[in-house]
Amino acid sequence: MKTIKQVAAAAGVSVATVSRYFNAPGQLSESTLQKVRRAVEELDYHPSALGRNLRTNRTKKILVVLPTISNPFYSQILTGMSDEAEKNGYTILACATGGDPDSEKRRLTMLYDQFVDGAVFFSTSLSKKRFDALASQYPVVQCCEYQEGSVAPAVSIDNELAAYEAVSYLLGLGHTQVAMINSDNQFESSILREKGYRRALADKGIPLREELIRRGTYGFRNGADSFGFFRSLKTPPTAVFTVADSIAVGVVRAALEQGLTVGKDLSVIGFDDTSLARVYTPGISSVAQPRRELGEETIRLLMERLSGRETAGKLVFLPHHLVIRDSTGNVCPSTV
Amino acid sequence: MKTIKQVAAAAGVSVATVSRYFNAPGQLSESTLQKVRRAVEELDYHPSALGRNLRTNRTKKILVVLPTISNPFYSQILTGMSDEAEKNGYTILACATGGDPDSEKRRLTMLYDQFVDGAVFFSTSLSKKRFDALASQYPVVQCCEYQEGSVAPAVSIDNELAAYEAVSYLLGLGHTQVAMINSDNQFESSILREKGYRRALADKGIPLREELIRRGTYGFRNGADSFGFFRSLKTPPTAVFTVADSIAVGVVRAALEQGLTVGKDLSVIGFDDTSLARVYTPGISSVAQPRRELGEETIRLLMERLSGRETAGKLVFLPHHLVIRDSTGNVCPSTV
DNA sequence: TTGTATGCGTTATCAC
DNA sequence: GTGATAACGCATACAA
Repeated sequence: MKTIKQVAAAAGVSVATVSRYFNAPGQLSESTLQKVRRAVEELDYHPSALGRNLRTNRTKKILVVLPTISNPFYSQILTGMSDEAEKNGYTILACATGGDPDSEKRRLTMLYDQFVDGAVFFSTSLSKKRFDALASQYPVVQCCEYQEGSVAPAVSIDNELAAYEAVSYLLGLGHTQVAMINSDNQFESSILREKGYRRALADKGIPLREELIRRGTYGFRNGADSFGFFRSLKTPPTAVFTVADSIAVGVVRAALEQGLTVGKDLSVIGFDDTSLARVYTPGISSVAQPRRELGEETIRLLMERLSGRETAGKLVFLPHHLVIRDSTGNVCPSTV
Repeated sequence: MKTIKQVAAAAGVSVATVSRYFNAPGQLSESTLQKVRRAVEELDYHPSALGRNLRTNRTKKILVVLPTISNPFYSQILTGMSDEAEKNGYTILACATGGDPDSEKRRLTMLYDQFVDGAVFFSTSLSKKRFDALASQYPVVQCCEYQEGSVAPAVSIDNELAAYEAVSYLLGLGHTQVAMINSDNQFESSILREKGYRRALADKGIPLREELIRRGTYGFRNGADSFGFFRSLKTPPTAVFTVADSIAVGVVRAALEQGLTVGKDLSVIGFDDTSLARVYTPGISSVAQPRRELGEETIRLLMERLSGRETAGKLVFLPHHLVIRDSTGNVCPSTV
């Protein structure tokens, strides 16, 4: 590896001048500029991040901690984050935890030991208290999830309203028996979406049936199993709202296997509007989040925080919308 | 931020001793250990990666450059990589390029400036020559793809054989008109898979129809469009082999929309055995790659290289297998 | 416009 | 078993 010293020697200038060549070229004379340029190219010199980071006390890197990389939902969010970060000279580094709390904790050391300047979290396995402590010491922003009353700033959609609108849409189609398949975690989004579901029913004066609320993983298995349970009821639901497209696919697939026509015998709405919902047959209606913007806004918030401005507890809500496809339709007379 | 100096002062020892507390605790006496432990905890001290990395000239981080994060195919590979890396004290950092060559080049600076100790590439937009130059200077390994005759070591399945087997399977079902939808990139995998397709036909003495080979993106759109084209032929294919599940889904969806029964009127085999192929209705047959093992083996190779052993040009092939689901069946009499 | 000199936080070498 | 100190590569304050 070449060092700044070798370049300086080769160019016949001081190390300070070589440093300026990279950090303040405007200060150098044209002739010096050329001398250094030649030496840099000849030696194929690249300033070491190790020395620079120590000296400047920053790395210009941002860590993004995700539960899993496999959800296509995250892809565009990361693109938005990456674009916004690059505008500010930062680079995004992604780490998947696989939902494992230990793995998440190990990733945190990158924040502790200053290997990165800040971090973005989606869901976290950290307790509210611990996450709060983290956020009060390190530049941390949350995306798509947030802890009520936390000092950590966050960017999200209005999950309660989104669920309310999705369920209301189903009710508007004439459905009276609308089920919900939620996640069994304690994420704020899960809680809020269930709240929205309950409020939608209440607003239409439809009695809540607790057995129509199922909780499980984000896997499509959960959808299939829940559907099986629903069919075992004396009055099965004619519509299902799920908190993830993958769950919705499970429901749809199970329904198709039972010979039902989805969009007629059964209506289904998923969440996140992933490619899965778009390409499935039938196409699955879903609640779309502004992914790219969520990512961009999250990084903007982090940049604010990094530049010293006060962002404690700041919450940014972005608009969602319902995408209607083939999996939703008027309540079918035969099932009423 | 606390420094080692502050901890040393608080504990009443030298900085060297504090350093030993973290790096060689065995050398310290029990009483010193306790003193330092107390100080570390009291100050909530975390050794700075900035200082350590400069001093040791390594970061114990590995960069993984992926085209996109949205393909669930990568998820398990990354898990395998992460597990194997952690065994060796390394951390995996993922960066998506979105297939953008400029983005990929910007990521390379992390390698050049030693922000990471090594890197893993999947496909790359770098020319063979440039990638070779990179690999000869930096610890780089390729996963799932490789450049014929490159110094960069690589881990992959035998793509030619995998395609050969998939197509042979279709031929074995009685199909004689078997199409292939390939990617339009110049990746080795695309070339090899097409080779396997051609060899399978040749082995069965079936004449090759060039119009049955389509090339496009990995998107499901490509599948749908290609299917449309196939239907416009005087003798459309009765089976299609695609180099990605997403493409296969496009084919299946378009076929369903035309009223065809997939698995009967049309057989389809995808590639990568992603969750998409598993959850689609009908389930889509696919060529499965040993994802976790691909990831693990890739990191093993990189570790070898990092520990100074010679790995130039080393190629590791892992076994694949064909997963049969509902999208493949005997050739349908009505379509012969 | 350019050079000299210092220090960032750590590890490692060499004493003791 | 422990301490003093040099060195890692760079950016920057200060001098010239």
